[in-house]
Amino acid sequence: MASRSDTKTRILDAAEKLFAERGFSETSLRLITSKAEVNLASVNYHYGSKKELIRAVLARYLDVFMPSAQRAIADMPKNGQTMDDIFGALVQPLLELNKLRADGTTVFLQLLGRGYIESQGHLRWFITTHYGGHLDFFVKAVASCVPHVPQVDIFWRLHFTLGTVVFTMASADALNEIAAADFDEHNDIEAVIRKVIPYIAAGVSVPAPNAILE
Amino acid sequence: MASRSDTKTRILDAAEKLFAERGFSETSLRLITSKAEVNLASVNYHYGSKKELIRAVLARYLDVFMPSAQRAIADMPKNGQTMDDIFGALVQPLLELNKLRADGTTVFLQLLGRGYIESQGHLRWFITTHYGGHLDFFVKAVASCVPHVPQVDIFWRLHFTLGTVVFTMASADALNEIAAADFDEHNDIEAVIRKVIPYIAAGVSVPAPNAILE
DNA sequence: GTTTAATTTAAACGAGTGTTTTAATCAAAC
DNA sequence: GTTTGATTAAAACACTCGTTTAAATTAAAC
Repeated sequence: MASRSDTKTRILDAAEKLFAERGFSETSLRLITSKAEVNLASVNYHYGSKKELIRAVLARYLDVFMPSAQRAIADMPKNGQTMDDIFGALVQPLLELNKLRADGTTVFLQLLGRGYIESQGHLRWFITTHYGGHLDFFVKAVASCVPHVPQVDIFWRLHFTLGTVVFTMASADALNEIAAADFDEHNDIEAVIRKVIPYIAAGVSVPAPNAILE
Repeated sequence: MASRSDTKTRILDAAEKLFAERGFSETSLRLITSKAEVNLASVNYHYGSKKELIRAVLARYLDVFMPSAQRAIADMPKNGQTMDDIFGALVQPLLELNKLRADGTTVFLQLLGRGYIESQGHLRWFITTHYGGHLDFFVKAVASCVPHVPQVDIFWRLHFTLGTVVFTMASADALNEIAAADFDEHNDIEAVIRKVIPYIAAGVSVPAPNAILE
């Protein structure tokens, strides 16, 4: 099999890079196959369709990240954890994606952002049905950390948080350029992650107005 | 001029709705003109190109919202304002967009989100150059409210906030359905806005880790 | 009422898309 | 060495896209 390095993974490697920086619909199969130096038809041969290629690209990261993230949460000490600690526990699993592939962390978060914003709902469905167990585990950890916040508010705030992360990562490159130009602050992906944690931790754990005068 | 109601605004009305719910690149001129019941070529006749149509759609909202929002901030009492107050001052200008057009608030926020995420940078440039004055005014109001947060962190956190709002509004319908089914909580757009304010206010004003040990 | 300009229309253009087809090529099994 | 099945290759297919053209129509000016 396989002439040089596997055609199938050459496609995945080229696709994830282009998807992350240009979005899914803005990236043509011809651009992917030319970057990967493979034939155009090989995408449909190996993956069936562009939509399934997109899922394969995301799954390759989620299959690594989701169990790793759940383990990190589960291994936390059971008492006295703050929201900063919970979100902070996700940093290591995220950064370890860099060992998987170059710029793995950035690519993964950008892909996640693109996935949630583009592709009206069908990727959201893919993620929640394939990784729902891991997500539930995370939500329970958050809920037990902020018992003063009603369940329904936790629901809303975690979606606020998803929006924060996803939007930031999708435009991380542009924002980093501005930060470098206007504030002479040169951030890598880890610096941005560490900046966002206090923000989302404070938002999730702030007392809910309705809960106070219950 | 104008056979029935102005063709130019018929295009704008149809375009903003479709752009908001499907994104810019996913919305074809043929879909817009068929919904608007005008001829395909009239878009290029009246607006020159699709790109300029997108800008016109956004400008129609921004020209109303930006001055209105600035006035709301300027009219605030000068002392003792919290971050909740500042963001709260934007609620009225946002909701008044509903008088402009049906679902104006939601459409505007969704368009803003699409604009920042899609169209790599050229719409971000359009907004900052045309409405930079209003944005600066708002940033200064925020900065003077949280003097303990460094400027660069305010920059980042306001973009986090943009992501929170924009992402939430883009999926507000789906989230409201889930909230109604899982928690029996039936929200309209204003209720969601009032839920998000404590979240983003807490995130923006939380002490920055670096600033503490400066 | 004729002229003039603005607008609308239908049709085509040229480029780009994902996908399919058919033949060529390759590696291994017998 | 031949056969077999998997992979690669080049080409075409059937669209869709934004844009342009040129004629038809409409509205306003004189």
